[in-house]
Amino acid sequence: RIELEMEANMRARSQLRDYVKHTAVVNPHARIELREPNGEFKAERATDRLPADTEEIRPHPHGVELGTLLKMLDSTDSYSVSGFLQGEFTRVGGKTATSVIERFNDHHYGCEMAWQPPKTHDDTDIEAAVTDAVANKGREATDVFAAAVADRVAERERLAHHNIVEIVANGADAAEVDTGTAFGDTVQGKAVAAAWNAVRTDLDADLYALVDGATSTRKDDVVVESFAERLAAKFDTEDDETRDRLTRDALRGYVDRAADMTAERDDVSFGETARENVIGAIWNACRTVPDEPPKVRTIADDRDTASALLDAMRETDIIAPPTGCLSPITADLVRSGLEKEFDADFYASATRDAGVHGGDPFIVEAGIAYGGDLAAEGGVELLRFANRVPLVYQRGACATTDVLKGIGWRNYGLDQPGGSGLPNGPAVVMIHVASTNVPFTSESKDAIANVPEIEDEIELAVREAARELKSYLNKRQSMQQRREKQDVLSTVLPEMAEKLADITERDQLEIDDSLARIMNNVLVERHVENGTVKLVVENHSGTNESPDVTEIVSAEPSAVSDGARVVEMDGEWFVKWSPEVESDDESVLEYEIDDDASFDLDVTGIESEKLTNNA
DNA sequence: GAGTTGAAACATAGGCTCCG
DNA sequence: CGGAGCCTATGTTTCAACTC
Repeated sequence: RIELEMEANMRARSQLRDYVKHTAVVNPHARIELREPNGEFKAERATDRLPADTEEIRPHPHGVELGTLLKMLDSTDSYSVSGFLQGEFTRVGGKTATSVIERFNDHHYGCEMAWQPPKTHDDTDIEAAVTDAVANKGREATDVFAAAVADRVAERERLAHHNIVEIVANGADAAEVDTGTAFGDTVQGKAVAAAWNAVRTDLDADLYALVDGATSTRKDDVVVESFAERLAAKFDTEDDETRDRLTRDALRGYVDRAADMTAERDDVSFGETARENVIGAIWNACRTVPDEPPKVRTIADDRDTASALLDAMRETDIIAPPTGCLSPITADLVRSGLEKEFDADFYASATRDAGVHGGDPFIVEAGIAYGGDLAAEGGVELLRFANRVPLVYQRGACATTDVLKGIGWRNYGLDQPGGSGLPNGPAVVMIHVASTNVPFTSESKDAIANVPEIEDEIELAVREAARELKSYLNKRQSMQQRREKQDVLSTVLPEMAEKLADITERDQLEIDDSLARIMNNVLVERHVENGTVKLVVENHSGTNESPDVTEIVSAEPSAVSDGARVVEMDGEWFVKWSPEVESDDESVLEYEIDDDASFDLDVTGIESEKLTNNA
């Protein structure tokens, strides 16, 4: 029990009442009472069950911001980035952590450009280059080593610097096993440099192939060639230390420069799309460096590195966060919440499955109440909620309003002037967005921001509820028509029957029977004979019907026909059948009883418009 | 759009390596 | 040198593909 005392200028009293009332709608488990100086408002519980407990979850990598990340980096116990990611975030395991770190390396260290090794028949020979670089290791051992390196290089499609380092180390191991000669760090370093230079001999051709594949065929061959040369020049001017390692931004710089020069010298435009395509192609050829990421402590002290890590987390695909952390009202309770606060003829509700926006899971629920005491004039009333709290102000700026305006309500049987905008009619539409982080348009938390994922879910939820409304409205309309037809027939038929009896000079016909047949109704008739009561259920409709027929009699019935249940209450006997009657068929229900007993028939399970009760 | 199904990845628990 | 975090095995959840 929570009690609050408030003091206020009560000019906006009706809004306060609305607020409390709306709160009651989305909190059907709570009993809410508002006492004002004059008058009070009460909302009783609709359920005894508390909302399901929520589970606490760690943040999702897509949902954090730089400030939060820095704080987390500062306070974590882990020292490796991998451990930090796996320990502090939800939905991050070994695999995801690895791919985040790879992305991070791309940002932080840059990628290493991988070149196509020269083909064996080309002039440059890896084996010869490596052999030259090695000294004092003996003829045989050097040959084995160089051959091993050359073989492994030939196997690869493209090679980055770290690939060569790896290959040379493997070759050295193999050569040591075969010949017993050790190839130490110094020798390996020289061999790597030699092999690297050999691989990098023909950058022009390599880049030409990439650029040509990435640009449209409309580009002149000569232009592409000169562009590739200029790009290769950028790679060539670097000193050996960089190992063609570059970030995407640096690559963009290269491409921009080469493109600008091409545009200037050759007078050929090299547009944004072409540049992006070239960057994409070259970036694809690049290899992520295998370097260890920095320790968590160093990242925590360095805003730029942390930002790179954040970018990497954003770029990596990570599966959606668990949804156990949300507490939806559930469709049933949305309905009962509406039922207790609004007096309407019809209620519909829908709860969507959880969705995700930017790392925060969310659930959208919608409810519609229609008819009854709701005001028929003017637009529908829209109730907006975020995490069970009503949103009062800035209705027009809210995503929910936008979505509602975008729906063609005429499809769902509501009046919508002009075919768009808020619909008119005696209806209340309720939308609830539950999320770990509801995106509001502003600090004041008045309106939900236009996040596409959330808007989509809102629309689907509202449409789901509106479909129910539509089928209800359609049914109501057809029942209305049926009633009118029946009214007309029941005035015309007796007169016709009378006239007919006059002309044919026969007894007057049973018009109820005919009426039922004309209206395709289900007809229930009673025949009493010598203490035997027969209830005849005739189905004139086109579908199978299964009405519940309950006969209330004042004496104990006997010889009750099959399928009946007899219950005695306060001296009255309730005999209930649930017969299945096929189309154009009839079913006879029988029992025996004293002659002087009275009986009363009640038929349910069929709309009253489709039933002719002639008992 | 809903439902189903198989697969892959994450979560969790318990021993071992490595940082400070 | 000590203790805490990292690494490996089993169960569960989510995702993607597919069909209606």
